[in-house]
Amino acid sequence: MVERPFHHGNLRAELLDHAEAVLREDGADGVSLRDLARRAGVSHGAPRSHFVDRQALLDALAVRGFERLGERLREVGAVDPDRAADATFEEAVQRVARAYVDFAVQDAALMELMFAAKTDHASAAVERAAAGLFATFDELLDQHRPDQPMDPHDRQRFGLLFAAAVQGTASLVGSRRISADQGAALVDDATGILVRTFFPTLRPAPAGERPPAAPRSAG
Amino acid sequence: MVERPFHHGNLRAELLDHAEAVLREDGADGVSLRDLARRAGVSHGAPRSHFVDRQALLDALAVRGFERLGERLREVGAVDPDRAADATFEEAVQRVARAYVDFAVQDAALMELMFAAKTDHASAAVERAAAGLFATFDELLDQHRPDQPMDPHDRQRFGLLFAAAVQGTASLVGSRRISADQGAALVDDATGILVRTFFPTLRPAPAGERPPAAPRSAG
DNA sequence: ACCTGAACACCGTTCAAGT
DNA sequence: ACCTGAACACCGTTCAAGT
Repeated sequence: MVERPFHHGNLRAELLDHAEAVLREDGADGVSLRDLARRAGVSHGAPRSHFVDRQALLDALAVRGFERLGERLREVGAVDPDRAADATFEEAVQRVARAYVDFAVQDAALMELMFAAKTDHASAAVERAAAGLFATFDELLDQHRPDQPMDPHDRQRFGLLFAAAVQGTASLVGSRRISADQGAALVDDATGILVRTFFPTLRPAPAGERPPAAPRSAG
Repeated sequence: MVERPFHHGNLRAELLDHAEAVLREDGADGVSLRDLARRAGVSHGAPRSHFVDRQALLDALAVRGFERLGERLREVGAVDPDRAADATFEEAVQRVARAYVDFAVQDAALMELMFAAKTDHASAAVERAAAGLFATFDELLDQHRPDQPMDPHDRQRFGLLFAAAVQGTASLVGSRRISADQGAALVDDATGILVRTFFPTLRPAPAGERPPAAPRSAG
């Protein structure tokens, strides 16, 4: 009844919420366990009950990031049953790619955490979450092309190429090497090329939206 | 005559050298001004004479990284006068892309520093160095296709798509999301698709090396 | 199981002072 | 111009102790 313990099981989540806010504001360097404890109104040793060390908290943030990004991509990439598969496929790929880059723009520091360079030990939880994200790429592919299942090898290639394109754009935008607008255009361009390379029969050249020339001389 | 000052003008460089070693070993988090001062045998306040704060030192490392990567790419991407331009072009692009990814594998923490998410202020020196790296992409394009100058718009597109592909692969490999071997195969695949998309007349389909089929012997 | 609070070693940064 | 060394505020981490 009384609010004595102040935190009855939700301290972990509250710490993560505060951490996410600080991360967005000041970057990963600004995330301090003592500061988070202060914000939550607990002693500086309290976080230790939920995170063995600072890295464990950052890893938990990364896991959350992978999960949230995956959810968003699944929302955005859902099949539209009212439209022809062909017409909707490239659009869906492009929407997913755009959502990926948008995420990186809005949460650049979180994205950096999710793809941080691993010098030594890797967190198993983070690796699992990351693998889950990449698995959704494959799911989306299968969802949209049930009539035309891809060769497993090509499916993996497409997935990796897609991942490299969106992650590369995300990295360039997140580090401010290019603008958000440039990133959106870039990722559109990349997905267009990918789709046309792997599905040359789709969209028989609407004239005006093609690269310099057809990747395959369609005649 | 005596070696009293111990450091006569080279302390800055020595600090950076130590920092680079620590960076490789323990990541950016392990880089501490006080530790670097200790390694150089100076007082903990001495680095302040060369770097206004810790971030300034990290920025200087990033600048060095961009310069070193640019040099390497220029070495690797140099034109081979003994060969036909067509035959050597895709190979050169692929060599440059590979060198980029190799750099990211060997210096993952440095790469992370070079493409760190900017929450607030950006260092002008880092931006200049980064711009220099992207300029070398364009230089390499011009070097290899003097006979067939690209449309400026397509040149910029190619440069951005190339940058996204190599940086994306670098990020995936540096964060251990994929292996170094997968990264090499991926970047080969991506550059192959890019070259064939922008230069469809090059390499008129040697049958068996096209996208939907084998990517390239990954090793 | 969860949290407190003291203790320890280590930081970045500032600054008056030396050379 | 470059470096020293004290001072300050802030960390992460450990740990005995409380509930």
